[in-house]
Amino acid sequence: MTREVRVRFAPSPTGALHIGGVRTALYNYLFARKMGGKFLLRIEDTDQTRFVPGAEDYIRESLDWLGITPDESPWKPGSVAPYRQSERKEMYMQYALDLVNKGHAYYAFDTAEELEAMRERLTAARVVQPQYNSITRTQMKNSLTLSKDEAATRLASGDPYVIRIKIPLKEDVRLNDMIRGWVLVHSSTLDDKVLMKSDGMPTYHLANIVDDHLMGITHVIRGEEWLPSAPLHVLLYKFFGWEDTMPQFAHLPLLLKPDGNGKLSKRDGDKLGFPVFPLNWTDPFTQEKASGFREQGYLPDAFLNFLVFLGWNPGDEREIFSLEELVEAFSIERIGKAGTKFDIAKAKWYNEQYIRTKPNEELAQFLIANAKADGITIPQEKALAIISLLKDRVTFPSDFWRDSQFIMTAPKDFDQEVASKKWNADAGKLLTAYAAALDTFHGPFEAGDAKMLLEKTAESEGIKLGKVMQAVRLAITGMGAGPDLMQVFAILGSAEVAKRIRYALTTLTVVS
RNA sequence: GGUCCGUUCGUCUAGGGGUUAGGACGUAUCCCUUUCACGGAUAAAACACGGGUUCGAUUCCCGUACGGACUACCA
Repeated sequence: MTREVRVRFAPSPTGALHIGGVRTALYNYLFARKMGGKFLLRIEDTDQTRFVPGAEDYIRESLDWLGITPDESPWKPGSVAPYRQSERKEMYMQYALDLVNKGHAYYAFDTAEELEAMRERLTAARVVQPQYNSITRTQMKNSLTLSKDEAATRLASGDPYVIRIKIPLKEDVRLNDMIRGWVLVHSSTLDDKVLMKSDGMPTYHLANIVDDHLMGITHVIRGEEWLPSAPLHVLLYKFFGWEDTMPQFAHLPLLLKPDGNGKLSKRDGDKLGFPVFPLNWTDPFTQEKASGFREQGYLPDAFLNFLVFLGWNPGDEREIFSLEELVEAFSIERIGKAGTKFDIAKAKWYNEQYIRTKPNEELAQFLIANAKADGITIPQEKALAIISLLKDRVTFPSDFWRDSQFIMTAPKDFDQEVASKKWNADAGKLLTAYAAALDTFHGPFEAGDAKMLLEKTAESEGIKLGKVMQAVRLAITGMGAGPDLMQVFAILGSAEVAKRIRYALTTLTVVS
């Protein structure tokens, strides 16, 4: 019988969710949708010392922003609640004890100092892997080396202890990763990882196996950094007797820094010139700020489209995908193996592509809001005209306001380089006549009207328009480059254009 | 150091025993345009190296190099 596909994204609330995590969530979401299954979110907060206030809200807001909302989560519990490991605390111990009873785990009473001493001793003896394992555990203080009575006494008297897995001495552990194929590891290279910490909380290793089992998880899609501990997890499923329902693993390639090498990390933040977080984040302890893609002006669908291609491709030459299309096209088989360098230029390109396909009405909201923040009200109609004027030229929605400043404010100064090259007596003559013509113009001033009138003026003045167009642009905008001038005229209105011309005529001098 | 994972244009990648090794971003040039962009076109640009296997290897195998992850009572 085939089970319903259930996948989970399991971040720990230790700060802002970084984009690698977002991509993991995205792949989980896509897979769940594609398979008609469920996407759950589980908060892995078993390390109370690393808890960061606000981190959980941040995760939620990030996923909501991108539209990859979990079907089940702490704030939308399903039948396997709770979804925070801290709230599941009570259930882990019985599973750890089950393992102890089966002889697959044991109590260990070693102090931090003793563990440190052990590592130093082994390092001094040039042991290649100084770790708590099947060899070294025989020299430590645990329920395998202590007498039954002493172990019992220690437990009864409340001595601090942890529960460690008892890794078998010689055993091949294998797993069939959906992305990497068979991975074989010998148990002798594994160590006796702590399962239950002395504070009564489980470690990630125990908690994730117990929870995945209890939550009916069928596929574990996570970052490659988990691959080394995957054999441990396989062993745990075996020891629990849950092999039949063990999820399939898929270890995703890492997101790398765009320059040199190494995994893209939270610390890289704005140092590399782009965000590594979906949303802005202020560390509640240090007040350190990090910028997010949302606030930088990336559209959620564009960002998603960019992100999904970091490690996956559809196998054909399509580049633009809506979330629905991604669901349709997605498959784990098409996820690559190699680490992926992060390229912000492509992210910008995606943003441009998406802006161009957005309705003007939607984009106008950005312009209006940005202007309002500067205390300026732009009427809807004018906003729409500006959007269509600039739509093909911007990368971010905030560019609309930035790039329309020359419309909002008449130029005081003129680009000197353009002025010296393009300003001439003919331009002055034409503009003088054009301003006069504009004065007598009545009715709505469309781009076509502006053009026709300008052409007529040029003709009667005997001037070739092509020769002076740059000068005209300079006079009205102060710049030598920009969007369609006649449309700019239409937005400005005939009176404003005439006014700007007259100012330019008194300011710009003819150099012959 | 050890274990594991990886390696096609600068970047994201397609492909896969015989291909002019394809696409996208970026770069350059041209066209369009009364400018700049957009758009269109073109160009430069890659199979890490060495051995096998094979008639033939970028593709399969083994090494080497390089890169990465992991190596906590963190996840």
